[in-house]
Amino acid sequence: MNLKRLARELQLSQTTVSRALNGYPEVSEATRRRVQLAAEQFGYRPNSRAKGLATGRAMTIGHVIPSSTQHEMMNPVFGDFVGGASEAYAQHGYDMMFSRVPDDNEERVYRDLIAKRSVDGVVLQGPSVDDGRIGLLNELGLPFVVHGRSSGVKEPYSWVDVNNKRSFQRATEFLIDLGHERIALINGLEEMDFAKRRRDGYLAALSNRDIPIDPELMRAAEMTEVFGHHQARAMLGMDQPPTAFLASSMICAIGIRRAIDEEGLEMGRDISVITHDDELSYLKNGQDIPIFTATRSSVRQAGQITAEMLITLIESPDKTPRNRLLEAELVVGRSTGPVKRG
Amino acid sequence: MNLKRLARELQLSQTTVSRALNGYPEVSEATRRRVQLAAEQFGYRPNSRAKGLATGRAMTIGHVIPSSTQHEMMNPVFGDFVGGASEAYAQHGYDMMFSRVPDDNEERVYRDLIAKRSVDGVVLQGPSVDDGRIGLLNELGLPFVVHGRSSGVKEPYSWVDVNNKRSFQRATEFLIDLGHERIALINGLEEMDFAKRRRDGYLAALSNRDIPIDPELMRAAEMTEVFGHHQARAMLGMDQPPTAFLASSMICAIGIRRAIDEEGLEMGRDISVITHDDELSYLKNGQDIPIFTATRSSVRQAGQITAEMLITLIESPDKTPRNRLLEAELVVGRSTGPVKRG
DNA sequence: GATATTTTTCAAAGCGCTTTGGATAATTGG
DNA sequence: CCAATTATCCAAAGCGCTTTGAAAAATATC
Repeated sequence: MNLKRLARELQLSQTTVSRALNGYPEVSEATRRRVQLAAEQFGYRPNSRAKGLATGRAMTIGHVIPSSTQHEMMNPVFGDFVGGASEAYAQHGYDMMFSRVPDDNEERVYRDLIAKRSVDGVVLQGPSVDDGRIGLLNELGLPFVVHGRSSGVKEPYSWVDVNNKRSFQRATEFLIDLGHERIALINGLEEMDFAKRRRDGYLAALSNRDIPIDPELMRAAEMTEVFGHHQARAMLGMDQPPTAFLASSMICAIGIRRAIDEEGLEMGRDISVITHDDELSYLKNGQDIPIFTATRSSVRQAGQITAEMLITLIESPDKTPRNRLLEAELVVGRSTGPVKRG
Repeated sequence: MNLKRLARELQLSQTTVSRALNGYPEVSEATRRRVQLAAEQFGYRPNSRAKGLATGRAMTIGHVIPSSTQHEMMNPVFGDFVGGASEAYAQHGYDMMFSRVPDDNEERVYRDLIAKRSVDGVVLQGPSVDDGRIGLLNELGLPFVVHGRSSGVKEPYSWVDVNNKRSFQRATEFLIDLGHERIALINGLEEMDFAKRRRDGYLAALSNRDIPIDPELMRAAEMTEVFGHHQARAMLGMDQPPTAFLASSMICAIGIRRAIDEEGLEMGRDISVITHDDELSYLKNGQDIPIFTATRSSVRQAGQITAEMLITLIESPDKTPRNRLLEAELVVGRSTGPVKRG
């Protein structure tokens, strides 16, 4: 069933039917109702491609997923982020499209996306430090919102981010308050912007409290369980092992915990651990009392906020960049305690 | 830049330019090259909506993500599955679109998807037992492939699935061979088809070996870390606690391990654990020797196979259903050992 | 060299929708 | 009651592409 047939069925012109369905005022309420009823009856839905062609709007938002390296770190949060975003899209009648970008020439993908007019805007995930994509997108004029920020990029752009620096600074200070001085940082890949900011927060706290910085205590890589385990294992074997760990993700923290267990130590008593908790649906941090003391910020909510911001951006006439800084809460669980001198 | 302009620029008709670009034989090699060069130069990409309108093909595949309950269980594997699928799509020039479906009326979403002609086919994820969506999609005539199967559905449909029953039967028998008789099953939601099949495999093994079935040892819910921990904790406190656990996901198994540790027991020595391992990128099961003995099957690969099957289905004239049963390997790690009598 | 055949190109219609610019019918005001 | 408004409705153009059916040019055939 298409417009033409529906119009013929109703003995009306396509114009009128189209207007009736799209809520234009130049059509009487009586006929509008008649049209709506018939549309419902015949199960008529406008062909989205035809509509897009005519209006110039795709009613589709693109998400760009980098391949290889980066997606390894995105995968665990991917589902939740997308879940949050899709909620917002559905509410506003947008579809959601994914493009996988080959690492070799991302630029082409964006240019194609624009030239093919298949999306009205894109969400950029997992920005690195000095991320070149931002400049490119600005230049191309395609509306976009970054989930995260990119240190070093000076031009304005829209973003939604957690205050990574502040939350890791607070977490570190919390550990220092408990007497810890040998604090290890198990971070994500250093080129990732969030990792840089977290390290900055960690370093700021140490400097503020005049605690010497030991590069040996800072490790960074893809945040897998195995990585967390491996690094913790190695550090716990040091001459002067850390008394506390700061982890960039729950997954890592789980690995760290495993290492602690294997050493016959007890988390929270012998060794303290704080992790960042993205509030992933399948990785709830305990039920009543959290297992891990954590800097907490819902990635699902971030997805929703990001999507909403992008829609606003697309639909607003002035495309001035917006941004939103989310504060992570520091929730105290059972994985932290005063330093054990021994 | 669009076709018309490009044609004018080349002093050719739109027809010729279109044909040259789409590889039709009725155009001389000389002009074809000329056209291709110009297209490259002007950065011309055909408008995908216009192309879709004209051809009737969307070059887009839909993935349908159920909201609320089910996605909780899908989230952890979502990223990897999508990553695998997107690889195949990219190779064949397809885009990937997500629709979130409200639980209340999924039917409408599918009807819309078809009526709006926005996708050429869909992937169905997380099928339940007796999943009504399969009948609906068959009826609607939209090509689709199910990731998983649906017990109870008699009509033919295309699917890609892991041999869940067999792999859990083998895992159970493996434990029995080690002398275990009190084997607990920590399963996913019972309405999920994969959970049913895994239970069937578990039960089959027990029956084959004449081991009594204790309903108390079978628990099912969303597969979170907390659930695994909670159930293991409870069971280890039983009069006759299980000596082995069979878990439906690594996430659960991690929770089980935590419970075992908390009881002061050692996994692999005091209590055995086997888990299903989806080979998620961020949850590698150890580096050299796996931590967990596991039934292993890559969900990323499943995504790729599913996508490829759907594309074949869409492009083939006869739409007869295809299917593919993947066997999971049983890899032995450090989490299993002979039963400890005592 | 004229006709038949093949190769190369093109004009125009059509995909299903929106939207502009008018036309027609109903309503109002004097 | 007629002109001026206003409320309804419509025909047709256009979005950017593919594709049909035909024409023009080049080549082959006798």
